[in-house]
Amino acid sequence: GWAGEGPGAGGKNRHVCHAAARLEMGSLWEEFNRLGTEMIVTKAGRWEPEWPGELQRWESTPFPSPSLCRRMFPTFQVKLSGLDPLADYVLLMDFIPLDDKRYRWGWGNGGWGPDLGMLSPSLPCRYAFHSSSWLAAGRAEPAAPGRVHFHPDSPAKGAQWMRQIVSFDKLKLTNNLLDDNGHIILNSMHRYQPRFHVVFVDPRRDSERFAHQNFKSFSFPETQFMAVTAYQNHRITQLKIASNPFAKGFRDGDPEP
Amino acid sequence: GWAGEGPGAGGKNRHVCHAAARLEMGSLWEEFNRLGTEMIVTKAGRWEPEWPGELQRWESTPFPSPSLCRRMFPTFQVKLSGLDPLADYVLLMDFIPLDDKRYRWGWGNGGWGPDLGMLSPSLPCRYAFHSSSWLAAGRAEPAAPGRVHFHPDSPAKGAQWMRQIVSFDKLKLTNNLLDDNGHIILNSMHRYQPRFHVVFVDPRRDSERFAHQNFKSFSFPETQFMAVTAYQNHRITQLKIASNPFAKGFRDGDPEP
DNA sequence: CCCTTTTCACCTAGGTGGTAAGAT
DNA sequence: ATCTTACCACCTAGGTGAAAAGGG
Repeated sequence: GWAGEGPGAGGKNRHVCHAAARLEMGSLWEEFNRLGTEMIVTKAGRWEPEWPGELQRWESTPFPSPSLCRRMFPTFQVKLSGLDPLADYVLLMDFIPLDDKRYRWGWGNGGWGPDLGMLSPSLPCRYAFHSSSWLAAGRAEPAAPGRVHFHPDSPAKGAQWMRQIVSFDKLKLTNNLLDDNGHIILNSMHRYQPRFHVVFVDPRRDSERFAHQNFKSFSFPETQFMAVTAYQNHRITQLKIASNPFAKGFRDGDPEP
Repeated sequence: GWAGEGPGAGGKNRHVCHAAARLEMGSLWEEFNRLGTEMIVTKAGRWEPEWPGELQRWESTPFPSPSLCRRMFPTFQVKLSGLDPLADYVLLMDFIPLDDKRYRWGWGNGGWGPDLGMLSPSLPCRYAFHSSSWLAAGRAEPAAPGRVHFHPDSPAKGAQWMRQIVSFDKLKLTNNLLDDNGHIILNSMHRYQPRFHVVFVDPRRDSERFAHQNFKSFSFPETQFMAVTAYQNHRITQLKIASNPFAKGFRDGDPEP
């Protein structure tokens, strides 16, 4: 029972080494990524009063809707394969800063534009966002506490995870450093790369010793995004409205699916 | 590790023998029970065609809303105590027939009335249900396949289960013998007793041998009910409307909480 | 007649970006 | 000027009993 460690010392456990993940809705992610994906972050978790008077005001307010924080759109969804159908796995996500910069949206030189390349001066200036772009504006804020989001079905058998698409639609983003609802904390105007992790639940007694062998991680570059408190690039706004069912109320009479 | 089996042979495992469950919303359950609780059962799961033409009709219909089957109201909720905080447990419910009879709602002698006792002839006959009552009407139909409903958070640690009230609000009832959505199948016009089970997830290799020691069951008599396809007792209907938030649209201007 | 099924208006619950006001 | 917050109308999604229609 203790044999079969994997290909070699430092290698991955055989329960995760063949795991593969395919990003769902890849063409939609790429469409957003070409424009420079933005994700809304809001505060609106339980609120920490800074002085007693604020506490009283808070207590008299109707109880906060259980977190007004926002989901990601597009939703991060993967199709898994290569797991051991009979073994237990935990699935989770985290978000890593893409660089150590803070950004601002505005007018200037040397920024990179909505297509994530240098802003092309040959583009027509019909839209405001054609003359604006993301510009580096100093060093990043101190990193927020590095939280993870466990898929709520965790733990589950490999067969269960592989049966259908795994969706992280319950994941919510916040810019509230004091959030106590377990949401992912990000700094606005900073860039992030979502990461996806498959963790084998090792039944062995001293499984901690093998922790580094028991997981496999996946990063899809097309899912990187800028955290914002309000959309900056109007083309991102329009694509969200066109593709997110919950924003149907803002669509014009365009009869496209 | 193999010691501490419990009080003796045939006894319960120490991980469940002290488990206790308190029914939540007990006064509401009792109010319904005094009138004779009724729970709606509907078909509306995936539908099995009996001949090919029906199949075609089905396929051309928009995909069935993921089960129009109905919840229970009141919702079955318990507060747990006496579990091992660090051990894993599975929580589940099933429904057992209260007798071997089929019932009908109507006018006759020898039935038991809305208060679950004999129908009192001294009650005023202002309402239809004052002259109607539940009457035994032959032997029960063959029992439906005995399904169980696992609480969707199962398995989880004892600490997690005891942290807050455990709610079975996702549980749905159907009278469709061919249901393949995993809902609880009941016969209409039959009486049932909900049962609640706490199952210790035994990590031992041959845990099957101890299966009978590793669970503890709870039955609350005030939660028994008659399965119906439409409400019969108008007082039950009015109490549902008054107490179920989703039925608020049918309330008159009564300003009571 | 009694029971079941279907459809409907009316709710709860919560996910959208717009908008205007507020903060720095 | 730029970024953030609070509130809003408008959606999706789904849980109610009423009422009418269907079936034995």
